[in-house]
Amino acid sequence: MTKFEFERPNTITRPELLVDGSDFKFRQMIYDMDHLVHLIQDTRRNISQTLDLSPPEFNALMGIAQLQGQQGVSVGDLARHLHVAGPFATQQANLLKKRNLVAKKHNPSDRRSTLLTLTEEGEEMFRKLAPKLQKLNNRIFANLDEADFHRFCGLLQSIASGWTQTQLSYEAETLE
Amino acid sequence: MTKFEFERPNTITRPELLVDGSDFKFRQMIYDMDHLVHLIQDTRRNISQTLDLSPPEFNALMGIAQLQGQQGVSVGDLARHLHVAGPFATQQANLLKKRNLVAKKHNPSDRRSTLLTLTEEGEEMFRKLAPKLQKLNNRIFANLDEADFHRFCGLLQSIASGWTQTQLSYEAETLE
DNA sequence: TTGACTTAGCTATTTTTGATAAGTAATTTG
DNA sequence: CAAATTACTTATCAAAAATAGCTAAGTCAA
Repeated sequence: MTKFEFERPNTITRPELLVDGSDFKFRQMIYDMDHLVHLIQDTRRNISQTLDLSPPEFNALMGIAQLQGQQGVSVGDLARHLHVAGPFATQQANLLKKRNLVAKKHNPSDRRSTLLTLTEEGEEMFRKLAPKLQKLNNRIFANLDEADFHRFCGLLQSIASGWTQTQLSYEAETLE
Repeated sequence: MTKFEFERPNTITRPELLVDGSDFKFRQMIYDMDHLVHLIQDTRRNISQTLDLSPPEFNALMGIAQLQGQQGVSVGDLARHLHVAGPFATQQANLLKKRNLVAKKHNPSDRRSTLLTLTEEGEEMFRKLAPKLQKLNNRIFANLDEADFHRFCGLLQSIASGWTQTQLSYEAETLE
């Protein structure tokens, strides 16, 4: 009475994504995406540390720098950009305000909303950080040429859009 | 005395990755990678819920299914695969053991190490899950043809390898 | 214009994820 | 054999982020 090895079923069946009928390369891709996530997080943690910020504070700072235009960015928009819940964005913004890196002001055209902008000090921090960021990013993406870059951007968006459609149809099914 | 808008410095300077001298598309790429991470996490949370598992439990289950061969996978190898600390892998494995989805046995050739395998019940769960997983993955990656798939895998690895080299040189610099 | 509803954000609390510290047992090496 | 290393575990702790419930402000229809 021998016990046979578990034959793990494939996790995808589209023939385009199978190699010799196996999902091995597909699993490796999922694993590599996971790996990349951790590289991103480690890198952000390193940079955050040099600025004496927590990773979520750093993320918020970058988000505000990216999204503030002339007027600033609302807490809700920042939260959506960072993919976090509203109150968490509030909290991080308050921490950055305590550090004088970010200012809050009321939106004159809607007094419910608060607009976030970098202070002079916050801008200065960003400017001082920029050269290090450039050096780091130049190295990290040194293997990517122009064609790779545009291909990768396109593929990312293609996957994301496939995913979003799936989420929608998946949710629809649970209502059946 | 007018205050001018903050001119955010670019975060990368390699000309191959700039479009009209701006890092806009590069920032979008970083954002899209982030977005994808959250799609992965949301999807895993959804699947986990249908199995009445927490996301880390589900990750561990998938990892064990992937890595157990004839003998099983050690706790340490699982931890490295999942990019988590050893004790956390221990904990998740124990939770799965309590649920009778995973069995532990001593490694006959090294009694310090514990080998994890799916139980019959764990295998059965995987087999029942597989068709749903296939359907989901087929949909998510529906936009990817064979060439896209292989390109994407290659680009992922290319970026990861650039990243790893950078981490190494970065760490080396802090010792200067 | 007032009452019902919605939206934005905040405070307080809780959950979840994951790491660290410290220890035991087994193994390898000088 | 003693010292160092490895694999894992238990117990503890910290960080990240979500939820619940609240207030203030805005919108809109009767």
